[in-house]
Amino acid sequence: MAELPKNYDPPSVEQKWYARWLERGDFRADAHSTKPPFSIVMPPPNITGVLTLGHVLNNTIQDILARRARMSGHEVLWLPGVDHAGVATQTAVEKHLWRTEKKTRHDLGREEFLRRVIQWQDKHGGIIIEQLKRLGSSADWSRQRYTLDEAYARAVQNAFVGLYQEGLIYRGRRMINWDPVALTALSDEEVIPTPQKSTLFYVRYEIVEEPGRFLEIATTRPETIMADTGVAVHPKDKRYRDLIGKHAWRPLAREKIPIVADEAIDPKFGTGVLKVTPAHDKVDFEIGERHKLSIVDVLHPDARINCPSVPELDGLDRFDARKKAAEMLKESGLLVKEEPYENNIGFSERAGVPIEPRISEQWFLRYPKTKEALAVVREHFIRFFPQHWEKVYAQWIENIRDWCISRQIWWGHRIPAWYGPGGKVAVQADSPGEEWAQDADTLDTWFSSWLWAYETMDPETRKKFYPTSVLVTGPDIIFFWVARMIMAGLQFQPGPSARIEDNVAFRDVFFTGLIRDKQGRKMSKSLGNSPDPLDLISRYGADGLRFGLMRIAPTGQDIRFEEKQIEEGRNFATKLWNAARFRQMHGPSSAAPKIEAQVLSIYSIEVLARLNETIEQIEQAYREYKFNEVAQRLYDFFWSDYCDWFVETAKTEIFAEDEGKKKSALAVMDLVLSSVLRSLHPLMPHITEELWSLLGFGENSIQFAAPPEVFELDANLTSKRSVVSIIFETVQAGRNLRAESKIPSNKKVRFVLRTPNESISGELPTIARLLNADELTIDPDYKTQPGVPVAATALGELFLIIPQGDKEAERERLDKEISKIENEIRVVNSKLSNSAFVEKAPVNVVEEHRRREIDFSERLGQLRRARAALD
RNA sequence: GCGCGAUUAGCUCAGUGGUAGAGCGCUUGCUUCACACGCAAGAAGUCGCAGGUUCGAACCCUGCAUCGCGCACCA
Repeated sequence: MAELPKNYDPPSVEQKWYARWLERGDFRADAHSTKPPFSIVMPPPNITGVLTLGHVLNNTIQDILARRARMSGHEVLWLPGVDHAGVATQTAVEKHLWRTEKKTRHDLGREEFLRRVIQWQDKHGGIIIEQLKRLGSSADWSRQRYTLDEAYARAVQNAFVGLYQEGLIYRGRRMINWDPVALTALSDEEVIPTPQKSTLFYVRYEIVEEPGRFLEIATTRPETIMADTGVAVHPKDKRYRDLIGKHAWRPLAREKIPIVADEAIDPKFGTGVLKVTPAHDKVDFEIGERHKLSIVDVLHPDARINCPSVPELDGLDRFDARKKAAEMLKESGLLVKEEPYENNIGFSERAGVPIEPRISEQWFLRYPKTKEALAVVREHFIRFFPQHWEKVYAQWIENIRDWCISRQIWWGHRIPAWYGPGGKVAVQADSPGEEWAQDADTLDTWFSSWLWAYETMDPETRKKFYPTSVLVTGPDIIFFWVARMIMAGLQFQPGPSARIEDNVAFRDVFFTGLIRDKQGRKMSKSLGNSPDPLDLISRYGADGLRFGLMRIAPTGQDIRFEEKQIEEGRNFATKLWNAARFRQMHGPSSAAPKIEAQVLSIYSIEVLARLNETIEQIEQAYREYKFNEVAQRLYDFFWSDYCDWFVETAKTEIFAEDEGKKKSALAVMDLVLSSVLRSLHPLMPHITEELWSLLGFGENSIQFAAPPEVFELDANLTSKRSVVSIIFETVQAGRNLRAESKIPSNKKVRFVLRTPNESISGELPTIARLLNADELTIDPDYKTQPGVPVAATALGELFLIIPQGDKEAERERLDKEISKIENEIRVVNSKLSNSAFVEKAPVNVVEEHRRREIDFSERLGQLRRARAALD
């Protein structure tokens, strides 16, 4: 066996093992397997995207779940894929086209443009998949899917046709969210309300029937005045009641418009009068419908003013027109005042510009199975982790409105609707004939992704693996994707039976946190605050990155990213490496170490007991998807309990002559290392596989090794644990004496333990080792010299023998110790003298306090005697 | 306006009725035969504020404040 190098070198090890895993087909899911199924569909990253920390977080968690399931004997399907990402991809290609050729997509035409997108996709697509492999992702790449795969595209069209036939999809002229840059309709979810500093303009509208009388109207959009087709007040507003039914002069593009009364008006806002612009505002549109107001559209699709009758404004951009309109009103004396005002404006998620409410002919989906979708979550057929997302989900579904699914972009699934001669419409996948023209629009990307949980599977696979076990995703797409997938499952029923539980898409949903930067800002390309995961992998190793991230990923909260934390992950990997190296230096390990209870040292019992606790704790944490706790428990156990304490104590036996004891200590090390490697494997797959192989823990890959089990310890053994904790406390007290007495850590010293109790004499060599003492003796009658540092411990008084103690320093130190312990005694006493506490608190709590009181009093006595000796 | 979450050591976060925890950072000592990506010791917190419940509250309840998120409004 070659000796391990001092530092773990991730790149070579990671690449070596990943290649082997792929070669052996370890990630392949067998639909015919008799093992119980475990399945996850990967949230498909955008085809032209690059790996972000969000992907790393997400996919690390999925990989952990997949690897854990594999170890526990499941047939695992982790199904990967990519999304064509309609608007995002098209925008990226359009930008590139403009930069390189100064051309728009219209210059190229639909066919040529789509050819360019595919070129782009072939060049940039798949990069992200390669990046996911660098992370160690154990997805079944042989089943990789794409939302534009032929079969998938066909399924999307069939879904559309089916919903149309059911009357759930319809085409209509409605108020929609219009993106004036991407030039397409958007769904409500793609609109981000954003607070804006704007101006409230107070404009005067003259009453037609009463010349000289004016209505004052507050508006933030004077550039749409030409589209006003009415003025509205609240029916109960006394100020204006007499004007209802009369008319006002529209101040720009002068025209008579009716004054109507509508409940939607808030009398307290502005002047209590609203200019009604049905073509450019959702609420106004509804008011207009109620009062049969006409609709005048004064905006071009790109949000320039379309109003030839007002040439000063015609053709201007909406924001320029706003200023200009205000100027014009001011000149004609109709602008009363302007005041600064903060309101919420809907911005396009993609283009980052304010959307325009606009009336337009679009395709809509009346969401199917909303009641059922609500019920499956409420009744926990699908469980959300953390649970509080249930409320957010419910709130959305309860207020759901029809989904605008058509997009005026070219990249995506073409809408399967055909327009034939004589205005005939046919909704079907294939063309009805030569004279029929297909709808020019494409479908919202999410209308294809919502089938992802099952249309990615062939019938055989679906039979074995659907419904999927768990979905891991960010809460930012709970509406976009999670909710819609739940509905799709219930609507299309791809499961083995019609029962709800067979069609729920997934049993659990785990929502990760969002990764933010140190300042708490969302990671974004434009801020440049998103570190490159590949760079992190190359510097800290994939395992270091994974472990570091898991340790700081709290459940249900956003994550503040600091590179330091990844560094800790790397450090932990090195620690693991070196602990294994230490074991390897003392002979070959055993895959099935023989542990004989009679030979176990008390430290072995302690570390095995702690291991058992840790195994149980991480099992529990996994059940609740608390990955940070899994990582933290393993970190604490391995670093502190195993390395700092057990290994250090075991050195006594390893370096001594007694072969039996030595063997026992090494066997315990093997057991712990083997368990820890298996526990860590889902989190750190590469290094654990490498060490598993180097230490010879198994012929086979650790990937399919059984999860660690607890090592049974009977009560007779575990009763020894209290001695261990007393010894460790004593060691810490002794080390503290050294440090306080300014003895360098590397200098050997002498300790004397004054106690009548000889029973721990067998442990003296180990305690001495931990204290870095060249001599530690028990002397029940030890006579101290004034100034010799002493610590009161549960084992007795521990003296640090230094030739000439500093009396003054020791006096000070003891005073500090005494007041500390007096304080603790006071706390305990106040509790014990409280009769209510003694009567009502649980017995074990009271007993614990009693024990503490006795122990503290004893130590106080020791300290006081030592103090008195100094005077 | 409604709802959700957060508020604990300088920083990032655990802890969810019984003596305040970790990592990083800081101070001190150490290249001691696995590991300086390390070892050892230490300093550091009236657990956002105010009430209440309880023998006992960081933890449960109520209110408030601040920050973040979602929904609604947004003339």
